[in-house]
Amino acid sequence: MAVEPPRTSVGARRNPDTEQAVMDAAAEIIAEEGYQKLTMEAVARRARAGKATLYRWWPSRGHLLLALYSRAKSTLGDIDTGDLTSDVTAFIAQMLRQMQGSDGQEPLAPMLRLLIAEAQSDATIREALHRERRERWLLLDNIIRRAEERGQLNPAVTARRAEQRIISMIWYFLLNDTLPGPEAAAELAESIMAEMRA
Amino acid sequence: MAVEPPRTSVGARRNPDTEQAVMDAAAEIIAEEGYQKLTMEAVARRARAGKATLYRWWPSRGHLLLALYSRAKSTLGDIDTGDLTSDVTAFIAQMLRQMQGSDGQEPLAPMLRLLIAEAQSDATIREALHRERRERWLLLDNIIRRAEERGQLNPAVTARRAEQRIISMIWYFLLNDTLPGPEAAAELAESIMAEMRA
DNA sequence: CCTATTGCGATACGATACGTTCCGTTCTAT
DNA sequence: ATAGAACGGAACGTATCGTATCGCAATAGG
Repeated sequence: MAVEPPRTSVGARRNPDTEQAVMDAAAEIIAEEGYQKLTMEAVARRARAGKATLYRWWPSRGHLLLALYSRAKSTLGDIDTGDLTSDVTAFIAQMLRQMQGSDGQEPLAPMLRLLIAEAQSDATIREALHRERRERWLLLDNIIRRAEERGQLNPAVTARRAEQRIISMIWYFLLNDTLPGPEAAAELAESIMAEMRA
Repeated sequence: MAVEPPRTSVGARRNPDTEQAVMDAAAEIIAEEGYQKLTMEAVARRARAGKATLYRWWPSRGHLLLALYSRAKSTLGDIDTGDLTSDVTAFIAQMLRQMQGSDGQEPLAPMLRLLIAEAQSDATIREALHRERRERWLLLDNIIRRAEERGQLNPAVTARRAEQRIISMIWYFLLNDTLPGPEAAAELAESIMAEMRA
């Protein structure tokens, strides 16, 4: 096996090849050896990156995880069936599929679990994760906003609280390792909607 | 400060003094230096315990945390006002007080947050924490069971799901560092009860 | 009363990861 | 042409991990 020449600097700016190599190395370590083995040392070795470079762009293991999570964006489009409960059912089903990888992508559940864990002892990660989540929930925001406009939402329930209800339920399943399959989405949506309907 | 003589064995059985010293040391480290500094090394040093002894009884940092959490049992009694919403309000308020230490005890929130985090990469902790929680929620079980007997609970809502709804909401606040004060309990209970009432 | 067994504090150990620092090189920006 | 940033690579000191070993103390079982 030929020894490949190391990447070198591309000058006074970030080398995109290095970034790619680090992300790939991290993903491979997770896939092949599990999350426990995802250390800065191991990633640097596998990516043939200097540790200084690694620390410059990803200050901690948590930031690496976050970057990986960030990379796995949903490619799915909007949900708009015209009915609140149907929309929420579709949203929950999609989220459950993403978590468990039954959408053909890498399962997000283990990654998100570790990320939530990491956030408990690192405020930086907590805030970054918070921003990341808001972005991912635009879909849900839109669903709720449209239901509000149609008058399908109980005025006593704020959009913020409705969102919280849905997400907290999924987090609870996630953190207790009891995520149901996507076929449970309708039942879950129905039971949550009881309090939200106009 | 006098140099105390080291504890020695009390024979072929566990030394309760050592157990106490370890628990105290762990609690002190957390209080004085934060959770980051809670390492097996540091606890052994501070408790003047051999590391072998430490590892024999608490195989990991997670088990230490769990033992600490276990030690902080609620001393509060039963809740039974005769009304489901009132009971749930009281339960939530009590839980929020425990979490934030406004009951005069050590705040449980930081400990539980780290414990949940630890459980995400250690199945042993996850199961032990699960048992521990079931014990703590007997209060809530009783509240819901009595409401069922009085016919105050929507028959379409299982007791299990009702419990989940309440706990998942609190966990969500806990993990996002947005725990409300106990005065918010009534509003939270009211909004959750909407779907549970008969 | 004797002995095997167990718990204990203490210490040393190798392994691993952390985070920093330095080097020589490459290329950009001015 | 020069200053400066990014790069791979290596070395460094520090810290923690988890295990092993020692000698002592005290119980449990015969």
